Amino acid sequence: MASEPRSTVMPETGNKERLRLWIRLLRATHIVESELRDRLKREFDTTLPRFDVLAALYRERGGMLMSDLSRYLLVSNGNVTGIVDRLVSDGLIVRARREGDRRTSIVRLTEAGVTLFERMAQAHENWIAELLAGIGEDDVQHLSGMLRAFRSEWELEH
Amino acid sequence: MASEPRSTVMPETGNKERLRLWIRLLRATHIVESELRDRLKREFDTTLPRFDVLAALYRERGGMLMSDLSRYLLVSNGNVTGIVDRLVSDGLIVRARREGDRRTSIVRLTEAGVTLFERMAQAHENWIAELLAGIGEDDVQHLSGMLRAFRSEWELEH
DNA sequence: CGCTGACATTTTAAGCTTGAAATAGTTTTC
DNA sequence: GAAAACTATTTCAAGCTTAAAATGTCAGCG
Repeated sequence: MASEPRSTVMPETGNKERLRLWIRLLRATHIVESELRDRLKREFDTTLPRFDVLAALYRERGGMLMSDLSRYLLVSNGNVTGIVDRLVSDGLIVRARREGDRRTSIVRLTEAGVTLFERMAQAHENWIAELLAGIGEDDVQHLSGMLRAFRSEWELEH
Repeated sequence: MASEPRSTVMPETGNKERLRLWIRLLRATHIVESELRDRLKREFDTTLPRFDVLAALYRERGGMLMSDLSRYLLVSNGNVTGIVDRLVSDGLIVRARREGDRRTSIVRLTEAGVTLFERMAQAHENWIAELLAGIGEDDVQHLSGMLRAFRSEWELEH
């Protein structure tokens, strides 16, 4: 490991290193993501955004508001509308009107949705295990902890 | 740090941990990416894909083929066409016909493109430094090395 | 020369994504 | 209880993204 000399008067230490880290992080996730996209398409004829919505609804079996969904998935409101529309017309989820507040509608998996998602989730977990197999057990723990910290820090500030 | 008992007969060790790591990785990059998107929009009225294309062309000042560009950026061929079209009509890059092979065209930054990109790159570097400030110097090195390894492994296999 | 196959790029159709505007319903305030 | 403010969702326009088909070009071979 080559290491650069550490000047005690260097301002903005590690800017370049953080930039490089970011670029590598982006590339790695991009690689894995597009492999997942491929496999979801080939094996289940579906897409990553659809999978993400189903996964969120599987976690919250009682259903979610559209706004919960978009907040949880970190995507815009309008985005979710389209994906949900398509999943509804495929019979995987339903929109239920809600008593008391007619603005909101609760979105929930159907039986078919649950069944299909369970198959996909199992495959997905195996794919991830395979694709991330190169990362050692210790690194997995270390990294995972780091990223959890990163996220909670972010959420504190925002 | 709670650690789970390590059975010597447990198959597929760490599947769930790797899945969790993947989800956290995705969330972290998503958070940073959308912050970058926002700032690029606000400060430079541009988008991340445009920035990525400019960055690639800045690295390869002599210009790149469309296919080089899409391979380097890990996106489809047709995708690059659209982004390049728009950058050309904004005067930031040019398509130069090439002697000897009329199939290919070399894409290169214009003066205006270089100037603008240098401003954006400086801001971008600072944003990254700020957004990743929570990651300690040692972790940056460690992670960066891991990701480099991940990528070269991937490229060996593909 | 004229075919064939490979290559570089663009086009197309469908879906994803965003931010902003529009719609509709609810709550607050006076 | 009407007006104003707020909330949840959809619609819209523009751009991004992909995979697959179409176009145009080159290189080799008989």
